[in-house]
Amino acid sequence: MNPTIKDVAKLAKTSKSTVSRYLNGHKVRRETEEALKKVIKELNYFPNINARRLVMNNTRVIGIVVDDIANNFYSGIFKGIEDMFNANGYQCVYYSRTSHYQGEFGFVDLARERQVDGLIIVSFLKRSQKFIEKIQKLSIPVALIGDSNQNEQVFSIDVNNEHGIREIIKYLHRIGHRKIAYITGPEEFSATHWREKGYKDTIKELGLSYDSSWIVPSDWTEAGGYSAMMKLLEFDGITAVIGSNDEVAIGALLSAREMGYKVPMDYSIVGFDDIAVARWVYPPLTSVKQPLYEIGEKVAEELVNQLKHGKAPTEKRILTEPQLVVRQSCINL
Amino acid sequence: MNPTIKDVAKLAKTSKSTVSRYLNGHKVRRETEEALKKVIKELNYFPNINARRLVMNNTRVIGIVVDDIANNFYSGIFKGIEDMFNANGYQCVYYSRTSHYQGEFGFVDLARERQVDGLIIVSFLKRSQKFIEKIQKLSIPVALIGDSNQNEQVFSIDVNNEHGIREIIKYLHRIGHRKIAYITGPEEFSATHWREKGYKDTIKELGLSYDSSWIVPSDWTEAGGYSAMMKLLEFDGITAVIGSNDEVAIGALLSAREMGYKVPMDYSIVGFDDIAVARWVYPPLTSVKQPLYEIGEKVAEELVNQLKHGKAPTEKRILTEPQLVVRQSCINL
DNA sequence: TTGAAAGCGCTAACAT
DNA sequence: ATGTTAGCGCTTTCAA
Repeated sequence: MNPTIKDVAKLAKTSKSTVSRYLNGHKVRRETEEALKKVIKELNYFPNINARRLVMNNTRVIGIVVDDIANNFYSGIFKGIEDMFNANGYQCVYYSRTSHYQGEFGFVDLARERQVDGLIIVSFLKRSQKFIEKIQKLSIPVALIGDSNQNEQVFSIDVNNEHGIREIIKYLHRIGHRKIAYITGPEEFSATHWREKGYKDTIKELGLSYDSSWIVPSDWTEAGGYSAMMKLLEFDGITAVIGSNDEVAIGALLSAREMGYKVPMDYSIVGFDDIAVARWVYPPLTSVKQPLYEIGEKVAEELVNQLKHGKAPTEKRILTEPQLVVRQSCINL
Repeated sequence: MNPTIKDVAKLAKTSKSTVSRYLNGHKVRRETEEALKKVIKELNYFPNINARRLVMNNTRVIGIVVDDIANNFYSGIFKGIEDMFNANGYQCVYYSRTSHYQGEFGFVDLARERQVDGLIIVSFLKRSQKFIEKIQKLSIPVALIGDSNQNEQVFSIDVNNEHGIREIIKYLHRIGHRKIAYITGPEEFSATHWREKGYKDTIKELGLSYDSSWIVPSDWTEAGGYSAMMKLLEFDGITAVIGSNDEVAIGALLSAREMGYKVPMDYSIVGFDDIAVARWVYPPLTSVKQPLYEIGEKVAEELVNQLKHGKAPTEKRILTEPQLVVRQSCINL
């Protein structure tokens, strides 16, 4: 059996309370402090965190629930979150939703079982009304990264997808493109909707036009981009293609090349997200970068405010601005 | 305040013990069961997991400590781990070592504070003797993925890096290559040592030779591969280059192309790890695939055996066999 | 099958 | 500054 606070007290000839106070940084007499230090070392004592959590009724843990724990894309977000929470005395632990135990609404258990003091749920999937309702019923602070189901009751943050596409189109327009096709993504991702909206709206705003057959679906994989581009290759006059994510744009790049076209001479191609690979393909892909660190930081700051100061969020929905990264996959017409 | 087991007992006109038993799947009288069910629903009762953990002196949680939570490479490993643990009633939580709180030896706290029942520590860095000693002192089962510091006291699993490179060289040799250069990796990764050993040994075994200037260092980034290849381009006669990881091989690809060489016509290039991008570059990169799911599954199985049956591991060090994936980046001479 | 009671290891109010 | 005491919410003997 592990040594307890009682053992420490006895050996140091003092009481449990004093030990507890010492452990929590309160002042104790010089001599007791030294005795305590010695005994703790000897015994190799460590506080039982479960007992502490029971009494304190909190955990100092923030749960971060992710669709797939190893989705590289989240990396920057996590960094922002951790920096902020660690600076405020919280530990971050990650839960993967791919996990059987967690299930779709596993976060409910995490909250109700008091495994965590706060929750960040990150997903790029569309969220259902039922999901939002479950969130609202929880008694701990929760923040969403991604879709909010247009709901202003729950705190959420996302990148301004519409704006990202707008920047791309304005850029393409500026360098002379007039016939711009679009490879869209899967229905189940909320970004698909907003990015496509950005495409349609901006095309209109600039007085350009598109044929509905120029919007080709894809599954956001490289293979999907490949076959989408195959379809676009059949149409006349298109000079630029926007992939609604980088993988799809890379797939488009690959199929254009395979069919004997040159990028960017025959087709200008742009991606979205600016994943690392965007720089490695040939030609290096122009894309749009999300402020990931900032997203993580903001979401964490918000939660810290709620946790520490009971402060309600000033805004319920935050959209961050992505940034165009110009490389060599587009040509000046 | 949240409802407790006592509240449930009172409302259901029974005792705490009975509620507890019911909650843990024991038999109770038909009528009490129904009353309990009803009250629990009404009260929206949920057990306090911290109280339970205090009493039971366990958590049913496995901690997975990762250098960087968002390193895409781990993905397959995690899947294997989670499948196995969930099937055995354990929850997996992930801790990122990038985190300030965790620090280099943060896992020690996780174990001693009883935050977890078992620990999997995954890292591709070389591990120090001190690290291994700390592990051995822990009172919970621990498994390592990656380096074991040649230690047979702690359970560990890794890919057979030496064998992976051997497969590559045998393949290159088979298709006619005789002068094979090697871009090595950073000192701090244990795989660097084994992969380089695989290179040197196999070259010798096949009766080939290499000039020591054909082993060029890199930092395992695409940029590092780029400049390493620049150096190799200066030597005569080299027909094939092995990158000790895929990023470096891709960088080599890029600089060869930029300098006007054709891959694979002028240079055959091979990578290691078979990351997703390997398929996307041009030409698609021949590489070596690690059995990630299998690694995760094995490590989890091992821990489950220890946790549930107190069974000690039969082997202390397991090496899994990677597999050559031939694409189009090498030419038959 | 059930209930009473003890106890897990800790914190905190209170009195000293 | 320190010790006494009473819980936190649960599980688990033990006796009925």
